Amino acid sequence: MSLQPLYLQVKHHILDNIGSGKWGAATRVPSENDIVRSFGVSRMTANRALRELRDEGVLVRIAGVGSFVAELAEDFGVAPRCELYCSLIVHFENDRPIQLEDRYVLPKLAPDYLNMDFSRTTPHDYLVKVAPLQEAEHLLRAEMPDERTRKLLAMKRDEPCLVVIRRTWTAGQIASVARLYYPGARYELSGRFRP
Amino acid sequence: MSLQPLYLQVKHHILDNIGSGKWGAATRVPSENDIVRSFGVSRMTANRALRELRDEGVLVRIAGVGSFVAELAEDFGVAPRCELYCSLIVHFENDRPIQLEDRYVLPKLAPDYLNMDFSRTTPHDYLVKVAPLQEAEHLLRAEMPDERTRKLLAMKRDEPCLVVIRRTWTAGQIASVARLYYPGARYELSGRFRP
DNA sequence: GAGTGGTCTAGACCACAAT
DNA sequence: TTGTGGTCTAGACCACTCC
Repeated sequence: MSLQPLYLQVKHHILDNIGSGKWGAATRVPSENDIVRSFGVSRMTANRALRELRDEGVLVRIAGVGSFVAELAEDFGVAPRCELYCSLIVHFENDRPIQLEDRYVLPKLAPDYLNMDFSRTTPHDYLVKVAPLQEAEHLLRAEMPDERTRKLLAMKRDEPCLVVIRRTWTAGQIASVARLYYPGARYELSGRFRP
Repeated sequence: MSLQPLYLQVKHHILDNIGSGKWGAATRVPSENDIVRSFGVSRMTANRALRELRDEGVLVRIAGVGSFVAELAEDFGVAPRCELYCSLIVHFENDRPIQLEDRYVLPKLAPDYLNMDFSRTTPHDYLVKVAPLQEAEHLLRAEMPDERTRKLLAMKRDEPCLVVIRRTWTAGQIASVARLYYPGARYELSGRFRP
């Protein structure tokens, strides 16, 4: 007999296909009605499975279109089909690139973002000014940079990046997502005691 | 008419009561049947509202008992009614307290935890040994310490703490949650460039 | 018009807690 | 025995997209 609830069986079936690589990013997954037919469950059960996977950032669902394996959504957690402003800035210190800032901003909260001169004001300073910061989350990772990032930061091959993913919330919603890439060999984040 | 879906109206009603302080931690919230009666919705709709609040860590629900405003669950994200091992350790450096480690561990993954001598091995070292680390999440906060923490760390009044909340995953589930308190004036986490 | 997801209902059965 | 949450069904209506 079925040990697990039906909606979990459906979820696991989809997660298995994603985990094995069979369904890559942006792959279309079966619709609710497909699942009703293939699993013999009710549509509410199929809906719950797909809805929870969407809430967990695994799927992006578009009414009238279908459900798809998430890509952007996975890291950024923003709404599907949401229009975003984007900036890509390399910060220098004495002619050496020290940071690549890849930033996405919710237009509603910073409508002038695309007209700003970011050689004078940093995106961060501008955002703090126009959007009252409610919450910020920081995530640290070590990653191998892609080619573009590697070149922009003048890094050697096989050199890892320190990545800070910074998400800020304003008025209960994500206002901006920034990925800050630091050359691993030129930057470190450390804990230190003051004597 | 109603601009928002019914399940969202129910969620907001509960969140408003929690946000206003009217329903504090551990307060019992209306049952599904209560909501069916008071809102005039179906039980599935009431269930969805309460279930999503549970999934978001706002409520703890116990079958046969009721739904309650979460307390522990909020920060720690562990299962309700789950038995945990707990350790509270003050780390010293030259007779000065430099860290308070408040750690919760899933018994299943570290059954010998309570018998360990943590003056010889740190909990972290022990856990890494017995539970293969799958994922770790770090969260940084500045907090005013409570009285206990303040005294254990020999801090002045009005001195803030740097708090690291560290959660580790093993085999897909949370293995341990640690809150590491550092005296704000004696510790800093800093970004630094290597020239 | 056909298919999609989003929501909702009015029932149902179950395991479980409290009494 | 009663009430709780956990799950599930077979319908339904809606807004939306694509053709």
